[in-house]
Amino acid sequence: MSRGELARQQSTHLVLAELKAACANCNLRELCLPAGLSNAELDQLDNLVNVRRKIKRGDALYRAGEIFDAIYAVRSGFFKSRVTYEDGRDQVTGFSMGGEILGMDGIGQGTHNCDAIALEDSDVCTIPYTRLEELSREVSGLQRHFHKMMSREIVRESGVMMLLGVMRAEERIAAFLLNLSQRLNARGYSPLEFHLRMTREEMGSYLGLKLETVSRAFSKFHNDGLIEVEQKFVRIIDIEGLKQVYAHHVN
Amino acid sequence: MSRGELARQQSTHLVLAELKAACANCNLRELCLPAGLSNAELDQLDNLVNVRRKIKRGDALYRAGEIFDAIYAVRSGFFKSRVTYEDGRDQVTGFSMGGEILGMDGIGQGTHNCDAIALEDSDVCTIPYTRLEELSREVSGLQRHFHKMMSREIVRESGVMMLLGVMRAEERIAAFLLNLSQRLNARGYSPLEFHLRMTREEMGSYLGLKLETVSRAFSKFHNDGLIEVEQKFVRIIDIEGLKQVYAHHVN
DNA sequence: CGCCAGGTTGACACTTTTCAAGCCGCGTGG
DNA sequence: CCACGCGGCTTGAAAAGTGTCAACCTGGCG
Repeated sequence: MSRGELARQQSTHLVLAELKAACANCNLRELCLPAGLSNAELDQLDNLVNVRRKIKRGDALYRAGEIFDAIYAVRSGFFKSRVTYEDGRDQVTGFSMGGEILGMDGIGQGTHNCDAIALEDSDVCTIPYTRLEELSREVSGLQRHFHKMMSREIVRESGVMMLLGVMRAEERIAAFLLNLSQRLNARGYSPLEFHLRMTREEMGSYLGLKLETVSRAFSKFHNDGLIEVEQKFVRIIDIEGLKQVYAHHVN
Repeated sequence: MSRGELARQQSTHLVLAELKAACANCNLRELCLPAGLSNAELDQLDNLVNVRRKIKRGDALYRAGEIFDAIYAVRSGFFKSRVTYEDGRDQVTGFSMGGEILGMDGIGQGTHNCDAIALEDSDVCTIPYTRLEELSREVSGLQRHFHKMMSREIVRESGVMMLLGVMRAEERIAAFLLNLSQRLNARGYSPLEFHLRMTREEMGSYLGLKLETVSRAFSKFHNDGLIEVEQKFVRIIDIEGLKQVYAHHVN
């Protein structure tokens, strides 16, 4: 076998594997797939999610008002979700990273409720909703998993309501950094140093604060020896101290 | 036929109807049921939700941490949902009235995420989750409807995030009153006068405000000729004016 | 009848926003 | 290569909004 043939064969093998067992091989599978599926079920699943889509930084995966027909699993990259009010005011309602699901807000009314904007070049798996419905009638593990995903989104939003409703500025920002840290850790990245993908303004919008307030909190955390910040790069120096920031209200 | 026999027969008829077609006859059906179900499907549904439960004012339908095994449809009454943080701080995350669904937050982690507390004597239909799963595999209209319910809860919470994140006190309270008004209207009650079921403090908790701030806003709305308030009774005098309160920020 | 939770109102304190100025880093075009 | 522009960020000072504390009122219920 010549080197050319070998290379071609390996290449073919890779492509087949990618098409036939993408979900099974995906390193995010435990984040977005139910556990305990049979091989046959995995095959069906791969068939379901076989449409990939690349989204350039700044572009929208979908926009509010567009017809809803699919949900999306983030394969790589980073998104913000943004709701705009009638009067033009808007708010960032969430940030999504690899293994997380986007678009479930659209099922209820048949159109998307928010914009999903890529904050860096990103990659998603498209999951057509009607096929997901069909398949989850056959694969009960998938049905349950999908319900769990939606339920967790409800619980996540309750957490944000708590953030917005009862925490003060510095607590919100500490909670936000710790949440990011924990999610990055779950994906195999360092929980102690990372790049923020969003601007201060986007962070502020999510946290119900002005960008200046976010900036001031960062400066204060730096002065208190909790973090180092350089533009979008953050290093957590004293994670326990950061955790105490939002237990601090108990004087 | 004697009068006694007639009465007995009517009574029997009523009982049967209540057992066999409770959902079909429920005046809230268009609020919590999918449209276009066949009679056979309605029968299955009635079988599913045949457990009623009465909750006295102040009692919990469920509490955070309890095993999740069912969702609930409110038949009559009024509930608040409340999340408590590790450190003891809590927040009201929603209010539920007839035809609305409670408990979907529990699916994700298998335990309830919040307390559901009756603010008046209430009545719910219990919908065991595993049976709902089974049935929604057979009745695709039910499956889709259930997904819509969860999705709408996600969208509702996004709306609350907007409230908490970008609106100022008076806007939040105006939006809250208008939301209540609209939901009562959809249930056949007067949209212009109603009794608040919650205290100022509970309203404040939901809106991320202190009870004094809520009270002051009520007084201001009264002085501005927008509403009349007497304790928990509210009459909306100038609904357009109220709507302009939260468009007001556009100076 | 008296108690007490719930509500209102005032004065003041504190947090966050607003407005303004200036800095930094990066990409673009001359 | 450098100058320039610009978005993004930081910092300060003053203003606005909301919270805190305290006093008092009210109505319902035991």
